[in-house]
Amino acid sequence: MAASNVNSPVMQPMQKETRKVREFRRREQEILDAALKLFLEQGEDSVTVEMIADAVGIGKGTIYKHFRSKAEVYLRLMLDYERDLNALLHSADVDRDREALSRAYFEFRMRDPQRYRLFDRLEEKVVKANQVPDLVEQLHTIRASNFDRLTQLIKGRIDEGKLEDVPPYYHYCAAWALVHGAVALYHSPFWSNVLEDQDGFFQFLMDIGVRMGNRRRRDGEPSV
Amino acid sequence: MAASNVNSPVMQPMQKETRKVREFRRREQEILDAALKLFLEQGEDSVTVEMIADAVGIGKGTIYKHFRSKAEVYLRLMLDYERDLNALLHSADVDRDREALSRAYFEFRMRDPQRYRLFDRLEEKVVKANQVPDLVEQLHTIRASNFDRLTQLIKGRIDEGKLEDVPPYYHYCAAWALVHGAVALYHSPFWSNVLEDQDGFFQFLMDIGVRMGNRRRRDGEPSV
Amino acid sequence: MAASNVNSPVMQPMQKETRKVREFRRREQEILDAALKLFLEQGEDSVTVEMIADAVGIGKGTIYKHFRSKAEVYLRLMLDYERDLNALLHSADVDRDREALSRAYFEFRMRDPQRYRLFDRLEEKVVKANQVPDLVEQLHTIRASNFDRLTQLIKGRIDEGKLEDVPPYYHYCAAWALVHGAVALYHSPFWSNVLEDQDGFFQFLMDIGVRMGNRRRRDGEPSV
Amino acid sequence: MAASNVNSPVMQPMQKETRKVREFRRREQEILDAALKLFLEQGEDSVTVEMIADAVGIGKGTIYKHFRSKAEVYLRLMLDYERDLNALLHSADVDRDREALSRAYFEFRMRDPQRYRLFDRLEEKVVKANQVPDLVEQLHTIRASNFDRLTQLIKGRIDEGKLEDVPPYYHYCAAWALVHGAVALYHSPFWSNVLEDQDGFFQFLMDIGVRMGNRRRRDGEPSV
DNA sequence: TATGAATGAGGCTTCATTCAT
DNA sequence: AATGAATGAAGCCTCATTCAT
Repeated sequence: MAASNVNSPVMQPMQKETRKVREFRRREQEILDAALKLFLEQGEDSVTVEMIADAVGIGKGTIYKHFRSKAEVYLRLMLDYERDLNALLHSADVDRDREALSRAYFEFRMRDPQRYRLFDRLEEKVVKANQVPDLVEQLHTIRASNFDRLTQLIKGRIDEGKLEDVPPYYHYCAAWALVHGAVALYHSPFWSNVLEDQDGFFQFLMDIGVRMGNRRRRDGEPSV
Repeated sequence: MAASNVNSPVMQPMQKETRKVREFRRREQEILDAALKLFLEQGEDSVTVEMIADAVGIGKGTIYKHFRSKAEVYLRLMLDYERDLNALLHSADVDRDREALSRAYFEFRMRDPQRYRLFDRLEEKVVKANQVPDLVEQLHTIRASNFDRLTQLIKGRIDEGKLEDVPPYYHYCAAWALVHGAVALYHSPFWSNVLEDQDGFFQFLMDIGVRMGNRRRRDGEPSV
Repeated sequence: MAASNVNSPVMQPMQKETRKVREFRRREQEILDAALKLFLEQGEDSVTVEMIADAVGIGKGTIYKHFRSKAEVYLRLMLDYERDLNALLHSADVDRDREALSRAYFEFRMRDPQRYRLFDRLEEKVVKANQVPDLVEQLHTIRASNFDRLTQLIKGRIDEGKLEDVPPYYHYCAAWALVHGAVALYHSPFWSNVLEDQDGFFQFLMDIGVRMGNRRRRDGEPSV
Repeated sequence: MAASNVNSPVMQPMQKETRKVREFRRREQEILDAALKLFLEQGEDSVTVEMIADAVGIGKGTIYKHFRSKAEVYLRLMLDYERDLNALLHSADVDRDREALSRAYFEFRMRDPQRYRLFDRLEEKVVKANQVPDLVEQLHTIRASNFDRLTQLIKGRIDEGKLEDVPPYYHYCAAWALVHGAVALYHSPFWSNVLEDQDGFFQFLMDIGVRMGNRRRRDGEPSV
């Protein structure tokens, strides 16, 4: 009986509903993708809601069926980013794959530098104007979770004697700072001109990133 | 008696002119100061030209006697900053006071982190919209001069064997990146919550900054 | 029954769309009409976009859904005029109704003299400021087409021996000049006072207009 | 005694005053010249009072020592023009040099076509806004005087049998209209392109102007 | 649900005119 | 008399958001 109902007229509405919901979600993603693309290309201030709608091929009003305001679009983009990071950090056993996880984190963070810069700007704007406070809180919750996970990670490496024994967030924040700065550097219209040998430089920077929190060898202690 | 003529009625026009010019300049500075203050407090987008005028206690139109557009106000703030840095870097003999200069530079750069972040944002905005290109060029010229000076500085320290022998701008850019990231960190509404022990952390970061480009000791070589 | 489906619910969306579009166009015309009226009454410089909106009973922003700028409103008015003339000139067979067409042209051109003067002023303003160059080009294209048509007309009358055998545009331009001048005269606050007997004068002028390009009779040749 | 006073200290102020007045007048003329030049080149709306002051090399405020408003500058330019015409028309004995005077008038009117167009525009603007009504009245007074003079002139030619016997202002206004139209034609960005053979055309037009009010020859009457 | 026309607050900028020096 | 800094009304235009269909 259950099986026969699958295609029965009675079920159709529900099926349709489901399909509709799926459609709806897909559209939402399209909006977010288009918005991100446009924000990155032209700066969020010169991108109007209408431009986003046009890029997706829908009406302006439809966007407001998905998001309460433009600021909510901002926040949804940031949330998705932070959630992806969250998924990544919880995708492996922190005790086993400490090394791999560390590397994966850096990779994630450094992929698409401009995007991170954008989010940084957006956050400041949104927080300053006190918009969509509920989503801001959500964002910070996820970020706190990610932070905890990274703290675990670092604690482990300290216990192994790999990292200097300071509060774990020291290491994390220092790494964050270096990465963030590197991203800004990479993107700055002035500095990118200065950096003739980009690959060499980023290698150098990566090197620093790896070493920077290491426990300092005492004299006579062999290097690794 | 001749000297007393300086204040004679005949000289007055010249004096007046000078006073007027002085007044004018002072007002310009007042505008810049008020603008910077407001930009930092509320974000440049929510600060209107009228708000700046009100803060100074002048009419809206007066601002346009000093600056051609709001974007020009942005750039003048950035130029002043870069010029101050320029003055600093050329205030000492680079061969004698290498150490002091290095320290002074870092201090300058880390003083008032929010300001630097603001400028960073402003530059992106202005460059993207291709506004006031003449002043943008000026800005880059001064920055290039500063860059050269710092390159000299670093070269000296490499020659002394203090820093690793890579292209000087590697060191500079790495330092820039770290500082920039630290500034962003300090300012981020989320991270500043996480950093319970700010002083300790920044000490740690400074430490990294100082060590990060150091020539690596070979095994057996005593630490300094 | 199939035909009755035209009004079935299924078709409604299409119908609605059409009605919306119709409404939109009507509103556009309302804006243009109101703008023209106000421009003529008060001079284009003292008419603000807001005044036009108020006259139509709509919001300021709505006007910018129809026209990109105030200058575009100017040009749309001029284009409509030139297009009307175009329609007129192509409404009849130039070889058959040469006489009627000639007269129709003059009538069209002299109807509402102030309007023409306004357009003349607007064109100078818009061209000088190099605004909406695409529409300016369109305007000139239509005008060129009208010009060609009139050239044909005149050529015919020269061939008939009715008009003096000079390049056709001589006749056209001379007529244009006379009409234009008459319009200016009619409108000038000073001259309109001087002209006590307006009807008599315009009769006289029309007479000149009709005769002015005529082939000159040689001595002994009978008048028509 | 009178002679010795000429250079006496007592007289000096008066002399100086006189020179000052002369200077003052010269400056006024400079302002008017510069204003006219700029109005013609850029259109009166894009010319600011400051631009005029800069062109003369004086301060903006000084212009307001000479003219009560920008509109007054407009009117002074127009008055000067009309006064020059007045001087011309009264420079000769109307009964003797009727022919020469006629020609001189046309020449004057057609010299610098753009200027006339400018004045035409300015008059409409000023009258519509009801600015400086005293000067507007003056302008109309002078124009009326000129009109009377021309009426005399035409009357004479009618009496000679040279012109058709209609109210004299018919002839005058018709001539005015033709000239005005020719001027507009000459200046229009579109028409000036159309007129390949400008000299030929203006010859043709002049011809019309000369003939247009002529008494029509009756059949058999020899042409002149 | 999707649409897009309509809105209107509010931003930036201009410029004729004033007035203290 | 000459100046030019200061003014502020007023214009044009943008765009996030609403809402009737």
